[in-house]
Amino acid sequence: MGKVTSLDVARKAGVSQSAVSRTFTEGASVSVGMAKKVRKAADELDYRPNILARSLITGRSRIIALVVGYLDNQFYPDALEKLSRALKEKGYHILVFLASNESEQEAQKVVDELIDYQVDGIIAASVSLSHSLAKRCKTQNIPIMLFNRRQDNPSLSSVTSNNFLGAKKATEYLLATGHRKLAHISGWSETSTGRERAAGFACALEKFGLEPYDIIDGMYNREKAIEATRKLFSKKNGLPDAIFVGNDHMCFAVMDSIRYEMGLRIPEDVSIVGFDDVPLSSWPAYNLTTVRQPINKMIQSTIKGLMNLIHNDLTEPKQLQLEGKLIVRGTTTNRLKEK
Amino acid sequence: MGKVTSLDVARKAGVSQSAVSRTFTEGASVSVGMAKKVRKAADELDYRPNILARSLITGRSRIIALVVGYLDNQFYPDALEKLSRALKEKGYHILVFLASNESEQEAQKVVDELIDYQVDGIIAASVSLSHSLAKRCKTQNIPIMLFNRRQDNPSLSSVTSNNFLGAKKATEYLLATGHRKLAHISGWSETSTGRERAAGFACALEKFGLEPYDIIDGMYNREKAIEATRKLFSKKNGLPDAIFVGNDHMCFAVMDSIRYEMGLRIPEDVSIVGFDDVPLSSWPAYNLTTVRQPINKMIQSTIKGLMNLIHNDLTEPKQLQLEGKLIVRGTTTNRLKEK
DNA sequence: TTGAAAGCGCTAACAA
DNA sequence: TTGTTAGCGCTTTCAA
Repeated sequence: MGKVTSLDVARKAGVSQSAVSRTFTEGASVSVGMAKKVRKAADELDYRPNILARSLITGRSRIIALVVGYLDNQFYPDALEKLSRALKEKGYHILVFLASNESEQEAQKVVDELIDYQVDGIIAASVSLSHSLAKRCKTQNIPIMLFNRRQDNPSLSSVTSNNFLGAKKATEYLLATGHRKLAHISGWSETSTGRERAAGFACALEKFGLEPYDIIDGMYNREKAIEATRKLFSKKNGLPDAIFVGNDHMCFAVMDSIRYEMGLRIPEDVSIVGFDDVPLSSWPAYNLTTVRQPINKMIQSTIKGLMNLIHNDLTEPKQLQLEGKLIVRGTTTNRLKEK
Repeated sequence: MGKVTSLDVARKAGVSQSAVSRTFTEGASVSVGMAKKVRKAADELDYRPNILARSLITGRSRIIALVVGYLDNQFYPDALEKLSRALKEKGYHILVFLASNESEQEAQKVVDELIDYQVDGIIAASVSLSHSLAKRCKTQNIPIMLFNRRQDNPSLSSVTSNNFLGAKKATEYLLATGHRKLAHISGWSETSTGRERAAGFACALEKFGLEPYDIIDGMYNREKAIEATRKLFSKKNGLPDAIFVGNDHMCFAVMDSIRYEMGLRIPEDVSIVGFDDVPLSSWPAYNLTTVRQPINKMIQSTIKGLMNLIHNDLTEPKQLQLEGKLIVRGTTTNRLKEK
């Protein structure tokens, strides 16, 4: 059978091809009778307008590129699902671009592909965009929203939570509950989130007049986080009484290592605080105290921002930072009460 | 600046527009000199061929639709990531369609959208396709591969693991290690996987001459699985000594409930076996004995099958079933040795 | 409100 | 090998 075109419908309905087009075009002028006739014929042929052909004229593909580094951290599939639902409401769909590889050359290829597909916009989650890449997208007139990452480039819009403040809050909580030997297994130092959370940790400690017990880069990676934990606990001069970890995904690894390799108890021997509050964090097996990223608001703002960029290019870039909230669960304890 | 077209490049290079087209078309005949000239001009303008315009002629969009119900079960983001990488190799990208809603009407809408985007093929993961929907896709000439689901419809190709055999193996293992009161929290009975795994469980038990302790539908849902667990352990006449659970995702819920609500130990009080072997299952916190789905082979076969369907429509449908393997970890024990 | 006609950016005959 | 030309299926002027 193959494709049914508007011309087929037109012939069947005995009207012009443009009449068919109009009935399927939002806000075009067609009489009720015409619309009825056309829709009837269209239904009988199971006709649907070809978005690709439409895109050629309108210049809009109704495709949004989601560039994402990895999906093993539950935060991202969760975001993907929510973004997809929200975009669907607006008549857009997500084309997935995996960009785990960190070489500039690989990144260039991803941008090539983005341009090829004539995407209407880009949501870059958990990936850094070099200046040159950002400029290419600008030249091609493809708006970009950074999701859960910020960039020095002031022309890039982004939505994040306030990572500095969130980390500071978490650290202050640990201090207020009597922890004094605080270690930080940080997010990847090449990312804004990694750096900002580390800075928040350092700031809280400094204000308190305390030195960090240790800071190790866990690179947002499970294996690296386990290595970091081992390193932390191999020190001879006592153990940390609390670890602030750069995200929940690493936290699970750290907790597994502490419990099943070190044989220590959480929070009795060491308290743990994470960042993100992914669904898994609330499961009893981990029951993690963590800084909740306001993911729904982040999604909402990302989409609102992107739609603005798509529909009126005049919008000036904004770096939105939403407030996160500390969710206290079972991996922390009040050491002041202990004795 | 906006879009750069092949005509712009042609003018800049002082050649015809078709010459530009040819240099960017696989297997077209262009001289080395021409190609060089064109590429130079193209690079200077940062030109990329418009896939959408190309699609209009070739009839191929290089877009594959992934229809997926949910992403909270780690099996699916994992599959999505792997599918995306494998398809990228072949020059395809994944457009995401979320189809959690189970009403026929919603499903029709999803198919509408699929057709709109002129996708070259569909991978339906974790979703059922009614006959009428499958027929619509057939009419539109869009090939479908079912991933991790089978359907009665013999015209639909699918790739699954052998769920019946996998479940049977798991159950036989429990029997061989001295368990006698076996319960099953099953996958959703409206799905092929749910039914086949339940059948494998029942078959092994019957061959052994044993009645199931209980069978409850957990619907592949965390909350439902927890409810099922509560129900199971509220019975007055003793407790099960083993539970075979329809997938790992539910397993985590069941284990959480057993440990933190019932206060029982795994495997000392009750053994647990899951299905899938998602990454999380090997983490020490769960360390789950489970039937591993050969996901890499499943991905490979799915893509191979889909490419076949796309490139030669003559391919007859195949229901591929790959062998799964029981991975014994820490949630099972040998009760024969216990005393 | 409707139809005729032009053209979106590209590929693929067809000639040269 | 190259250029010319005719569409792919649609939207959007422009007249009627």
